[in-house]
Amino acid sequence: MEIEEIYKELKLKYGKPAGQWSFWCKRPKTFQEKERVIIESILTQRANWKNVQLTVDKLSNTGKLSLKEILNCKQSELELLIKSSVFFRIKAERLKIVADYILNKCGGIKKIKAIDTDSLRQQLLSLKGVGDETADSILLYAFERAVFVIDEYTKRLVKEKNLTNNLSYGNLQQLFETSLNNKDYILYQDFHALIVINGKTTK
DNA sequence: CACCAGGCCCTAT
DNA sequence: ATAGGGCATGGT
Repeated sequence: MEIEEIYKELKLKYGKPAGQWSFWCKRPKTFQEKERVIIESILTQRANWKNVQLTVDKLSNTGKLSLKEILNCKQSELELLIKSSVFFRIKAERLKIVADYILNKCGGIKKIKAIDTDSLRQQLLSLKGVGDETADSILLYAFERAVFVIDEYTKRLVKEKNLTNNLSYGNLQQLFETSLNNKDYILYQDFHALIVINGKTTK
């Protein structure tokens, strides 16, 4: 089955992504909302989404759901706030690294628009704790760049449908990006969300 | 009680 | 290049 058809099939089956995905796919996003997506993309690494929500609520309730407050927050205090997101010590560190990059190295979310996608991706990947999936999630859902996010669910789907034998991240990303006629971030957001939703419900 | 959830880094081969 | 261990909570 072709990739375009898989999208249509998932779209027909699930419609518009709900729950957290309605927020991640929201547009336009305010700067504050983009920061939340960035924070969540770190917290959700190998974590149950419900546990991440507990953390996001805590950050929100204490007024720390922003890159600036994360930078200002003491490491030990941040660890406590995000405890339920698993691996909380390293994630507290990762959040600070990303916040430092965006606020201090880039000069804030606003300035990101001027950076081309390839450079931005390279810079994100150079940060400790940001790998392919996290970098691309940030690029796609926070900065609205047309890069296809590959995750475990995408790999499973590719295996099921027998789309290719090369399951490396780069190859799968190429496969999806070249198979879709519209190089459109809105489509990429929607498709990836549907893949995850499908993966969770059909496990 | 076991298992695992939208990764990533480090080390050893 | 790639496999394997560490990280370390809360829900089912």
